[in-house]
Amino acid sequence: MSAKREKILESKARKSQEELMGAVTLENITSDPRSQTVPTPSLRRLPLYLRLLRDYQAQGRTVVSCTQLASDLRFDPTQVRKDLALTKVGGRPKVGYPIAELIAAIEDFLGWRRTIEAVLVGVGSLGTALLGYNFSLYGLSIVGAFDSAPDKVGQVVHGREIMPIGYLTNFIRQRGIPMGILTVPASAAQSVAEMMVAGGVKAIWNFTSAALQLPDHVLVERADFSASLAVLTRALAHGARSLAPTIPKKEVT
Amino acid sequence: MSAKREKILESKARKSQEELMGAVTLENITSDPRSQTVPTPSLRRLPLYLRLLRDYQAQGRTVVSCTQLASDLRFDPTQVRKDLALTKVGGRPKVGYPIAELIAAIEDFLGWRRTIEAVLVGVGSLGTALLGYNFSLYGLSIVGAFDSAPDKVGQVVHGREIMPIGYLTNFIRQRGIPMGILTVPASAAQSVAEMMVAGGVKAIWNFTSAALQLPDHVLVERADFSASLAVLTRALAHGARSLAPTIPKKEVT
DNA sequence: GATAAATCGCGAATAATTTCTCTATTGGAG
DNA sequence: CTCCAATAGAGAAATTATTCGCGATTTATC
Repeated sequence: MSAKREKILESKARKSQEELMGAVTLENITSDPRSQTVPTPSLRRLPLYLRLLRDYQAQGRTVVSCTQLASDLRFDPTQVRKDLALTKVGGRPKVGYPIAELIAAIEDFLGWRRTIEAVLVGVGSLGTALLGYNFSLYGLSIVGAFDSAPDKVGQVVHGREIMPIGYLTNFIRQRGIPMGILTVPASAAQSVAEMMVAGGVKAIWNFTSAALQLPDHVLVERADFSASLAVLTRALAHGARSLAPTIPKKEVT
Repeated sequence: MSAKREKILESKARKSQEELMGAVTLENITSDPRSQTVPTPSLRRLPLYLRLLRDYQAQGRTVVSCTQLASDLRFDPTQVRKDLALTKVGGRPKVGYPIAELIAAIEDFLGWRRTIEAVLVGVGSLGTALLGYNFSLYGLSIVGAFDSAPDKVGQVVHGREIMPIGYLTNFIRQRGIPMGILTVPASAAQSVAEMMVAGGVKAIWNFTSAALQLPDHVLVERADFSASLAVLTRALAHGARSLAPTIPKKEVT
């Protein structure tokens, strides 16, 4: 009897998290209410295809089969077909997909053909590296760099003068910047993120290990290394033996 | 009639890819033949819990409920429970999980309590940033840095002298280094990766956008930004409107 | 032209992951 | 000491993602 209430309570808790305050991390969410729901795993694979297609194009090829793509990426050909179907570009049997069209369609699909402006906060080693990165192929342009350290402010890093963090919110607001890149120490992440949100960013690319608590309408994408590293170290530490070729699941004795 | 043969052919193609040459990217593979199969998504979430648990511990707390963790991370409480169950650390009803124990168990599970040695190749801006990063909490130690540019060789970056790339394979072999970190330009990625494999690395942490073609026993984990960025830019470019608050998945009537 | 080989595309089946439901503990309040 | 609220845990159900099976289409070859 009281049992029933319990579940309801926990269910409620879940619901309200989701609906009232949950920052949409998309790590978490796999379906989304966008025009057509795009499987997140597919979305994350698209840049791989794009990269490969550019290679093929550089080699002078004009068409490619999904079999070829799959073999180069070690994916299942069907999966490649499904992913590419998202772009609405059709392939021709016995020939494949038109490379130039596919490239354009994927870029379009990902929003990489129009430039999104972003600010970066935290010009440490990683922030510096990102400032040096050319994101133009990814439709991204870092138009402002900020740091809280007085001795960094005023320095020019990769062509951008570092501004004091006090200017951040106004800078974002005045220029309507939709995206913030967080490369500060984890301890500062939450407060800097809040400044970004106060300025009106719609999305935050979070390179810190901190879990941000932000309003629902702000999209947060985690990009810190730990998730990726976890997969590697777990395998090396516990599964090293099974990385050897073709050892069956259970060692039979 | 001939139809039947066709499918068989494509099936065969898939099979042989997988069995004969596929580098295990773990992006791709979701179940794996290790001792117990660990869901990759869970594995990737564990560092998040770990990070949060350390925060709680720093605040002097000794136990935490999965409800609390879930609320901080905007996850489903059940999911947190399932993930934590991987560690075999049990929680007490009405109390929660013992923080110190959980931290130790997760670190153990991820292999972060023993140090894995790695070499890094490509001391550009990203490579430099990684060299400056302290990975000791992640059970990783970068013990050698390499670059092909003669003017970089001999320089000391974050306490490590850059070695010429010609030394790479022997360095790895002599010291039994199990892991290579790839931060070279994409065009050099394949050949450097092959040198790493020749030296005997078991795993490669690939920060380039290149799709590596390596033997089956080498674990390759992609860490380039494009996947993460794709999720963000797609949402900003196409889904901005749906980032508006509180649109429930299904409206209940 | 007819035939064969390669490949796309769709719908179904399978597998993996997440979420839900229910039960059993536990600690605290009356 | 009994009841209540919070929570873990285990199994079922739902959802999501991947893989398979088949028919249709296209190009090249004979």
